[in-house]
Formats: sequence, C-alpha cells, structure tokens
Amino acid sequence: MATSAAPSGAQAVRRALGVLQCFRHDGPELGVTDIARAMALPISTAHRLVLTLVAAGFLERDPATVRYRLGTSVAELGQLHYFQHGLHRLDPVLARLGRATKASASIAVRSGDDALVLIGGTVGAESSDGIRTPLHSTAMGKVLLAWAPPGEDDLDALPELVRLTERTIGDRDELRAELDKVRAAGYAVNDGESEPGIRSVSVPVLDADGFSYAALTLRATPELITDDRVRWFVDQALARVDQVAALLLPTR
Amino acid sequence: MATSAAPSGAQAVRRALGVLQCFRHDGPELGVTDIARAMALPISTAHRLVLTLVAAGFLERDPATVRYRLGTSVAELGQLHYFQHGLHRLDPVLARLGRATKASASIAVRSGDDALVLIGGTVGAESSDGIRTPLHSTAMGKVLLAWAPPGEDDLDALPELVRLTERTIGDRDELRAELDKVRAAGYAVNDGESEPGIRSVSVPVLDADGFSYAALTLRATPELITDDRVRWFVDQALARVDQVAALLLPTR
DNA sequence: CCGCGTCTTCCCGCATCATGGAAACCCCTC
DNA sequence: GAGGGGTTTCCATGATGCGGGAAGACGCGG
Repeated sequence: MATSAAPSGAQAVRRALGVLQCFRHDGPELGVTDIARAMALPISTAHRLVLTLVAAGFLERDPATVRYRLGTSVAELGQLHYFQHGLHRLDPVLARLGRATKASASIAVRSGDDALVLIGGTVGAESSDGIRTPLHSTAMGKVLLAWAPPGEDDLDALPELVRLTERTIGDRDELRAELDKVRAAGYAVNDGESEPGIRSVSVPVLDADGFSYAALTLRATPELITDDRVRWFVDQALARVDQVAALLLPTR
Repeated sequence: MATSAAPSGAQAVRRALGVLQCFRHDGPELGVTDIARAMALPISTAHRLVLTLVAAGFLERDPATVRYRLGTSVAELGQLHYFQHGLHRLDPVLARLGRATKASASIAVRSGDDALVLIGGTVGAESSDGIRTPLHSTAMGKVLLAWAPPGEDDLDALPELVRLTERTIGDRDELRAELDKVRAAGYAVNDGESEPGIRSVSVPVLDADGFSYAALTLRATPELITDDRVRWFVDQALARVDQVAALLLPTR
C-alpha cells in the first residue's frame, strides 16, 4: 500500500480491518463467503473475524438475510471523527460557498491512494460524502498530489492511473507535468477527466509546512464553469480557504 | 448480547477494536501510553496495535504532538454506515419534525448497553450525533428497553443504573415498573432524569416483529413540553414514526 | 420427497504469530 | 547534564489465531 511499510506482524488485526474495508466497494450487505472471497481468506477464518467484529459492534447481522452490515460502533466512530476534525464547523462554510457559486463545494483529504470526500457535494439531494476518487483524475486529487508532504509525493508509488475517460491522464510523466502546472497556478482543474460533462476546480488547504492537508473543490458543469470564469471560481474558493484552514483541526 | 459471548479467541482483534473505542470517552487525541493505560495493556503491545491501525488508515498521527486521532478510514466507514442504513433520508424528516415542534428531534438505536444517537439533536448549532447515553435514564433508552428483542431485554444484564440526577431511576424493579408503564402508554418520557431542566418524549420505531429497532425522540425544556402538552408532542412523533420506519433500512 | 449445491457454523491439532519485558531513544524541563 | 516523560525497536517464548474439514441449515429442482 501507499502507507508504506505495513508492520510485519499483526495479520489478525490487519485482516479484521480489511473485512471492514470490504464494505467500501460492494453492496450494502455481505455474507461470510462474500467476505472470504473478497479477501481470499478461508471461510472459517473470515467467519471468526466476523464474529469478533459483531461482538464489538463494528458489524451487525441482518436477522432476515443472514448477512452482515456495518454496525453502530462504526457510526459512532465516524461521528467522533467528524467532530474531532472540526468538520461540523465547515458545513455552513461549504454551504455558503455552494450557494454563492451555484456549484457543489466539498472538502477532501488523501486516504491511502485515493482522495476521500469528507464533506460536501450537496448539490442536488445527493451527498458524495465518503466517496473515494482516484488521485490522478480529479481536481482534488491533483491538488493533494501537487502539495503532498514528503513520503506521499512519489508518483511511481501510485497504483495505476486508470483512464476513466478519453481525457484522463494515463501517463506518469504527463501527470508530473500537470502537477507542475498546478503548483505554478495555485489551483487544479479537472475537465471531464473523471466523468464526461463535469468540470471542477480545486485549491489546496495548506498546513503550517506548506503541504496540502486537504483540498477545497468546486464542481459543476462546463456550462456553469466556463473557460473564462474558471478564474472566478478559483478566487471564490481561495477567498474561503483560509477560513477552512482555520476551522479544520484547530483542535488544540 | 450486551456483548455477551465474546468468541473465545481473537484477542488481538478485540484489543485493536478496543483501542479505537478508546477515542469514545476521552479528548480528541491520545498518545500510545494513554491508550495503554486506558486498556491496561503493556505499552509495547499498545504501540504495535496503533501502528497497525495507522497503516490501515483507522488512526492517524498528528505530526506535531506525537499523538493519535481517528483516521480517514473511520470517516469513510461512518459515511457508509450512514447511507447503508438510509439515515440520509431521515435528515429532512427530522428537521421538519423539529421545526414543527420547536423541539430537537433525534433517532437513536441501541448499541451495547447504551443508546446511541444516530442523527438529530440539531437544536442550536450543537449536534448530539454519535453521543452515547444510558438506557435507564433517557426517554429513548426506556423505549429501546421496553420493546427490546429477546436476548436484549434482561434488565439484570445492564451494568449499573447510575443516578445522574435526583430523579434518575436507580433501582431495577422501579425501572421494570416504569417500562411497564411505557409499554402501556406507547411512549416514554424523561423528565430531568438525565439532566435537570430537560424533558423529552420518545416513541419506538418497531420492526416487523414488534421489537424496537430505534427510538424517535423529541427533546426540549419543560417550558416547551408542558405537562398538558406532552401528549401533543407524542402525537407529533407518532405521526412521523411510520415514515421513519419506512425510510430506515429499506435496503433490500 | 429426496438429493444436491450453497450457505453458515463449529471443532481441533499444529505452527505461526502476537506477546510483553527490557533496553535504546528522543525531547523537553529543571 | 542528569532526570523524567514519552515513543520506538528488538527478540525469545508459548499462547493464540489458523484453516482444513465435517456438520448443520436452507432452498431449489427433478
């Protein structure tokens, strides 16, 4: 994984956490065998892990279908994370920014080899919270890469550069060049590189050392974010980014 | 359960999950030794667990203070839980109920030996999401107990019945009598039993078998929920409870 | 109605893996 | 520069998780 050296031992724990992560990709509920398959584990092992996770409240079994879903402990920790990181204070800021620009404003951080949307995306009724998106094919991902702290800035460590659309950057050198441009400009644009007909601009939320802690992103259609208005959207984002930085994690 | 039969083995996993749960009670960030102390674990063991959790993204270390806080994986799973359980569809319902009653509307489920607020409580700017509250001293707790499914209905299995205020029910027989009244009335009231000057009413969200899957609660001051208006608040809650039940977990 | 495939659950002997004591280390403070 | 708080690393030991396999539980179709 990107997260470099996994501590050699601790495989039981790693596997248990992996079981939880299984619930990322697939549908809402999983059976023991689904999990075993997904993790290439013997069924009995998967079953034991699941039992332990259920006992701790991290999974719960649907009595009807005998399958499992995420449990209340997960919800609790999620909420706690939300407050620990001061995200509740950002909600109104993003909402205001969204109203002012008519675009969808969101905050994302790096999580492993993806960008993870922590809040935002509330344009229609759909929220895209908790969505993982690739780093190489999104504006937020480019921002996170462009100002990545040392150790996370190695593009060769990235898994794939999957081409999601015709415009997706699929080559590492090309990506390197793009990131240079992003650094020079101070913002990143994604023009249909992850999804046709979607354009977004993203600016970095920098920490004290000048590394990107998060990315503040505005997302809409090219009809709204026209070529000559890109700069305006960037400025709107930049106008709030200090406030965002101040509210993110002022926990001490 | 009340976490009853923990599968005999699996102590590594149990401990790792326990480390995560540490972040419930205390302040936002914990050091390795804090965790070791909290769990009565040798420091080296705690350290190894933390390392594994960090590698999986469940914890992250603050580079400045060398302490740890909940990581992005936790946020992601929390969001996933939120959607898996259809909670996003409940938000507007609760907001409407809150506006109509001027009280704070919330949804809670049982989690272990506590009631856990999943959404709601947005009266001022404060949200009480993710808050654990005792079962015996809250309206939602009484509801969850009164219609508890078999296996979770044993009051003697509850830990303590701590008296939080003068009015808190501290005796199991007294609680049994109260639950009988709750069942007969179809709703529960908490009149300053968890916190002086706070009154709340709660109605059960029943599943197909007639057991409480969740509790829908309205919370305010006694000035708002006066004695002769309790029934009105109950009716307001009951008027929405079917909708809530329909939106909760229609996942199949 | 019975046999078959697919699921979950349980059991148990073996070797692997987590364990935790101890020591090195790092950084502040006094 | 000694002292105390914390973190990190190492390593021999045996407890502990491992996973093959067998036993239930269901649902389906012949």
